[in-house]
Amino acid sequence: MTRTWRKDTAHPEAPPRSRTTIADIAEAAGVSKPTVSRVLNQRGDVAPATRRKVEEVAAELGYVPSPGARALRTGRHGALGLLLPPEPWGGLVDVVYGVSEEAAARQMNVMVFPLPAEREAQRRFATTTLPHLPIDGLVALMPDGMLLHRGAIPLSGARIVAFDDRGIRPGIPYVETTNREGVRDVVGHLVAHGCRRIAFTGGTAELAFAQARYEGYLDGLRDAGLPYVPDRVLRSDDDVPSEVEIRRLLTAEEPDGPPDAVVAAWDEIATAVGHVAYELGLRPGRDLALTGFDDRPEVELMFNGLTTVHQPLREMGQASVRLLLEILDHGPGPGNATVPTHLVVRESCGPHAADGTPLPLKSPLQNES
Amino acid sequence: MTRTWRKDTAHPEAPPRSRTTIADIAEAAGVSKPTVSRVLNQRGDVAPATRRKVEEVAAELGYVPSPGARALRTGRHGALGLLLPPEPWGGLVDVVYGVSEEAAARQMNVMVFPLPAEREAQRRFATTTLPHLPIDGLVALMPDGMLLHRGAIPLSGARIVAFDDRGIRPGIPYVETTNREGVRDVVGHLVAHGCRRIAFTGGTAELAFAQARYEGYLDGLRDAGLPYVPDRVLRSDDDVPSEVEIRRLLTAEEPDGPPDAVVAAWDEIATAVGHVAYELGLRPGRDLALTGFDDRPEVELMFNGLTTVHQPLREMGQASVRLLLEILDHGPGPGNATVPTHLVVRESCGPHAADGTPLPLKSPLQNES
DNA sequence: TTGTACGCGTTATCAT
DNA sequence: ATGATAACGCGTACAA
Repeated sequence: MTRTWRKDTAHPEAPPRSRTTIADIAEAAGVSKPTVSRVLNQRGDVAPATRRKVEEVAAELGYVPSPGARALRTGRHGALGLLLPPEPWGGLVDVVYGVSEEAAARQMNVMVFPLPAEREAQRRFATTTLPHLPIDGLVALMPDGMLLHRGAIPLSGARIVAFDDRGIRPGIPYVETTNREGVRDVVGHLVAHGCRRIAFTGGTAELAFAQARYEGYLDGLRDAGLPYVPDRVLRSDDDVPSEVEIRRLLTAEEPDGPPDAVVAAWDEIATAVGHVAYELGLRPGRDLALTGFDDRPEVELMFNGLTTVHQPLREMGQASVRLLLEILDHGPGPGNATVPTHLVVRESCGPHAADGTPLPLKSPLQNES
Repeated sequence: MTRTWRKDTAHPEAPPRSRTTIADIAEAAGVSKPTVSRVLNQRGDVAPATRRKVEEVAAELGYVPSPGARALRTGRHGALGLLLPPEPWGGLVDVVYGVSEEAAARQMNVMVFPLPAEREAQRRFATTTLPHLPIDGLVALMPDGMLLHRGAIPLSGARIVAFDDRGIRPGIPYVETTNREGVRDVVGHLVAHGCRRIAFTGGTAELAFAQARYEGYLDGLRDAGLPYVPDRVLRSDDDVPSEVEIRRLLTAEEPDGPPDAVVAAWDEIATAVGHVAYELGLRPGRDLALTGFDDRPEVELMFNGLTTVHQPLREMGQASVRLLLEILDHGPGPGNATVPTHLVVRESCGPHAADGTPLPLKSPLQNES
């Protein structure tokens, strides 16, 4: 009877129940604290009978371990951080779910941190807040402009993995996807549909992923031996090009007629293009092939389905956690992980035969040359 | 020199840097540990000179507090949990950001937990996982079917706030929005546009929020003295009604012609309706008024802008945190919070005069009776 | 296989 | 205003 009666620190009206500790279990089971600890941590060197007895008593007393005490003792918090970009975006949910699920499967919790929008606040977060966080590692979705090196988390010992980064930040392991190859594939599919005047729109070289997708477009043209036509490329600083710009792209006659296909760098842009196409009397999938990138569920409803490239955000989230834990457990290695995109063929790229073979579109505006 | 040299528990190649503690600071500053603690915790009863000295030394030594030790001692983790529904949904990002921001402003961290899809796993989560979590409270977005009472988190002492719940779970404080009033308002706006044959679609009575929106539709009809016409209501079990169902709704002639407006219970449904409308040659905002609910940014691009009801998910997230902390600090009160929706007028409900006055649509299919 | 003894870093209590 | 001391709950040497 070494334990004194502790008063409840919660609100007065709450019953004065004090926490069950391993000491309580030890006393009730007639063993010592370390033995209880060994049982609870699934360690082998315990007699089966003792084990059963302890587990029984623990369940009976409703024992709940104290995360704080464990963290203090072990130095690990059993938690990961997830750094989110300042601007919310629907796809982030998938990242959050992927990271959380993989973490949960490995008995880890996930803390989320939306980054402030202002640069100074970002710096403060990285230098002041980050090191104090009760996390063992960090999965970071950073704006391309933000630099963060390992040393930025000096004393917490936290390790870091960058999400969707292509080696922009030297020394930081990252998880990426096949932005470039994904667009290359989609161009190939359009070519199989008989498209020859394939346009591209979206993003600028500032955005690393947009640049990669643009290069995939160039790859695709090259694969098919198609010429590069500047008027068929619309790259804009805005998230989504203006209606006027899109209209100009869709009606650019040089050199051999208007585009018979438009590859958008992400689904929202494809949505906008589809809208303008409707205005022009062009129905995506019938008169014009149209593709997106990301495979956002929100746009699935349009055009009887938008053909797009699935970006595996959820799987990338999972991969980030695996990579991070690998680093935490075995130290930093050559690291990095690539999760492949895949083509999702729906209706907006044109008709298909019963066996899935792409068929040509029947564009009323098409000038066969 | 009471401190012994502690070896680094990290990887061998890491430099053997040991953590700076308040004991180190105390020694270097020539004061005692409690004094350092007082300074670091901004408590008043410290001499200015001492304070400056301690702060100086702490900065110099790069002191970082140990969250585990603090949690052990205080019994508070400085973290909140955010329970997410099994199915990801774009709007959840706003909730996550709202909760995180408000929490960060109050020096709290946020842990996210997507709920498993299977009922048994949900039960296990509530009974087994939840009590062990290093959190002080929980904001819960639960499927309507899931029950969770205060006692479900017995030993962690965590308190709980339900998100977007309308008192379904007795005893649990909640944050809600004005689903019903929001739709009532939008119907009123359509009436101002001259619409008289207003249809409604989306959801069933199973979904509490969908039911509330349906009732708002009925309120709106009643306000305007318009009759309830069963053929103008399409409520479906699916997330989004089928194209066939929507087509039937849009072409229902009884008793006085097809609908001149469609109120969708959420934006995705409005998107689908808009798509079918286009197929029928009806352009939203010109030939047919169309409204949504939620104000998802993804659909903003369509129809030159979808008139909709903004659901303040971010603000609701913030309110949840405020309510939860209120409960943590001062005990449970009469609680609950309501964050109002507001109407977002764009183009899909019809034209407006320069001063914003709603103008009537010119529907070619309209039979004035 | 099990028990003894101690320390992790912090804050609360009390005394000065 | 400050210091000595103890305690939070757990894990881990080391001894038995």
